[in-house]
Amino acid sequence: MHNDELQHPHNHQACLEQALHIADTICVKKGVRLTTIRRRILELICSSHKAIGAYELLDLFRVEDAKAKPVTIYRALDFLITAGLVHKIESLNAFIGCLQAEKQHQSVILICDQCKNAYELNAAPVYESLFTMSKKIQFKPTSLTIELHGLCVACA
Amino acid sequence: MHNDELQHPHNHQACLEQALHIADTICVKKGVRLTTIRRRILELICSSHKAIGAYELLDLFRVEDAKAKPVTIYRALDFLITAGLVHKIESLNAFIGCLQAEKQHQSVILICDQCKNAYELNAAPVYESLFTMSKKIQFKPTSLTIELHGLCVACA
DNA sequence: CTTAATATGTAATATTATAACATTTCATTT
DNA sequence: AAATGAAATGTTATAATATTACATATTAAG
Repeated sequence: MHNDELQHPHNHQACLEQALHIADTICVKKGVRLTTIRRRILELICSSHKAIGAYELLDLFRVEDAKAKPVTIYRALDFLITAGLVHKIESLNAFIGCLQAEKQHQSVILICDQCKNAYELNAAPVYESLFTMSKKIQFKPTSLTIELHGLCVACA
Repeated sequence: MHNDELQHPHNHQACLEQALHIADTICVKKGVRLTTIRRRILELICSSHKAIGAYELLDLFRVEDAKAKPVTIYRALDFLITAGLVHKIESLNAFIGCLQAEKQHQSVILICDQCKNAYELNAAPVYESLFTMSKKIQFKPTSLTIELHGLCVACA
């Protein structure tokens, strides 16, 4: 699936399964443990392409584990983000699943402010350009956040 | 002053005064009121180039108004951001003064994770590129956040 | 099967931000 | 100058987001 198809109807079940499968593979390769909790939280995040907040996630998770606490979610998010399986959207304090975790990627996140769907678009040239600019002034870049808000084609 | 001089020593008093002067001008032009509180909070923000949090700001403001409340700060920040005089750094939940509020600008914010100094660099071509990309997939962009973390020349 | 590291449980609390409503200040019209 | 309406501020409370600290449990490796 190409990323720019996400805003259109697609077989989401397949999409979700693929994300989980890739996650399994990545965690094996990295030698880290995608435990039941972590995998389930990833599944909840990837159950749609909408950015989801930690406490929304907690509410969902509590359906199956009524006494779950915020820290359960945040710990799982920490793990998933570190593993590159989830991204935080800073401008929303919310999270999305990464659909291209298997390959290194430099992306912009497009966020529809209407439907909250968010997806990544490759922006390697933009990264390149910004890194070059910053090096010119001797700024040593480590991480880059690019978030574009607007309206997706379905909501415009 | 050019923006890329900010990471170097400069006459900060002049820098601060200029920011306040520009703020006065802009608010007159826009027909909005830069009240005592708002101007003072802008002054506190611009007193350095370090990103500052709302509650840090509150602590500073309380030196002169012991019973100030969070909402005082957030209301002022709201006003200042709307007027284009202050930017929020989403990845830090912190704020910086804008030094080019008088002209329309499309910038990336460079954030030194060591000293917390943050400043804007023109990134119009990057905006252009991202807008073009997004239009290709019929995404209607409204606002763009670009934040580059790293180490400034002084801290590297 | 022990042990050491990793993960999870549990409670408390820190940090960031907003809502709701009362009062005051300010600019404008009279 | 007084009346008025809009904008700003005061005040209280609370919502939303995130982390710390320490106890217990699980797991992989020797």
